[in-house]
Amino acid sequence: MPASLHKVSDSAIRRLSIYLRVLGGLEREGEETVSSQVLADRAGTTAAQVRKDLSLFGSFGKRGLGYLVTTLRDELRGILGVSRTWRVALVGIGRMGAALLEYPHFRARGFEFVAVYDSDPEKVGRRRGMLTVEDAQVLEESLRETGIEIVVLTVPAAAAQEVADAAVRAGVRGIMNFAPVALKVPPGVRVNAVRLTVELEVLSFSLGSVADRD
Amino acid sequence: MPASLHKVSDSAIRRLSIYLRVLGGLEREGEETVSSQVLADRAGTTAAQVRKDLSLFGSFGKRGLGYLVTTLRDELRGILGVSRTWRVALVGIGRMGAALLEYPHFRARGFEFVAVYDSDPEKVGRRRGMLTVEDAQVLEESLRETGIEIVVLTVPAAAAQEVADAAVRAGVRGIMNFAPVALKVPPGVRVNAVRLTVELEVLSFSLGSVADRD
DNA sequence: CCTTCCTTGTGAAGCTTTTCACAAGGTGCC
DNA sequence: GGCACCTTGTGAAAAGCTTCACAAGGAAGG
Repeated sequence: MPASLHKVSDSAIRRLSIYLRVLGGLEREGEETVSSQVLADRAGTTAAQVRKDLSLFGSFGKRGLGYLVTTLRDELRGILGVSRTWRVALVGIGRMGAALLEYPHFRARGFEFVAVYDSDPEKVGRRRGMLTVEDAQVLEESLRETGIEIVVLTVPAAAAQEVADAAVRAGVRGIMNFAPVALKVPPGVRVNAVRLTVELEVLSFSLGSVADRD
Repeated sequence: MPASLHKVSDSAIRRLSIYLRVLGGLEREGEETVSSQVLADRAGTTAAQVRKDLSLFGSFGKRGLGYLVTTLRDELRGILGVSRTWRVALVGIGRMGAALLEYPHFRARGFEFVAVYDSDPEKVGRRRGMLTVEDAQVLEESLRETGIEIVVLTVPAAAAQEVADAAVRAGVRGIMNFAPVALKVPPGVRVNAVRLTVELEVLSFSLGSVADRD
């Protein structure tokens, strides 16, 4: 029962992405097959969970043997939509933006920054790696022209909604938001928030309560 | 039924952290009270969810009126364990590490970097803001001496487990891990992984499947 | 070819989280 | 002081996710 219209949970997709990373490592190590158990260990989950996740999209394994590393990797890339290269824009080139721009794992996994915007006149026009920082004023038009579909937002909280609105008007359908605000976007646009402070506060809570899991 | 031994879900804690952020904004705006509905709108969830989350820890609201912004904020800080300041160490001062070191929201919310480590001789000894980069070789001893409990890991994947082991030996109980590997730690130590590539791949998947939620 | 062993795929059960709906409790105005 | 209105706190229902357990399929070796 390969599914594509079943609603697949977010957490399942997150795990698929992790499996993909693990498979890359296994391939580099020269492994040809892998069992759900080994995959689970490396991904930090359980064998049953791995099998269930994969079964949402098809039957990729061989009973008695496991999964073919390379084949499964290709399948997962197809499922996640990363067989292709995604052209991505960065908005807001502060320290965090600069770090993301150079983050090697993005490009290695098929996400390539092809435009950078900022509203600071000091920064506009400067080169950043291969790119020249463009004025945020032209963001909407420029995004529309280039047909960029994914935007990474590293602007101050106060500017985030405004930028998101412009991006959406320009046809962007996916936003990775680092600003600490909940963005409002129309249906059909997906926002993924990265909340660094939240992550630390979760740690703080866990350390506070005595009982804890690993 | 104020709970403290009930197991509270991770997602509930994440939301509490978001409520805390929203309450900060409301306070700055001069609001004295807030209803679960307004809190929910700003946090990106539902009123019922807000009330349920808060009820896990007590009854903080006034019927007919809502919640007192400042009071609730203080309560949440207590629950999350951020009334105090946490002393945090950063390991691995590449671009991402440098960005986090300067990230203003950490300090504003009670997380203060008090030590930086790297294994690159080029970097050891250099000043970074108020701190001097120490050699990763002395990490274990140094962490033990300073009694640091939280570590942010921005080292290459290959080094992450080793560093985590040393940190755990030194008494660290919370790790925020940016390296793309699943860390193995003993019970009692909590790891929170930030998987930036996963977040982008979730976007990629959502954009690939035609159907999508908000 | 047959036997043994291994691992997948998957219904069903179990558990967790979210949503619903409403009684109960306060507020503020008249 | 009383009344109309508003919002919380919370059992119960619903939805969603994970774990279990095992039949079925295939590999490997004799």
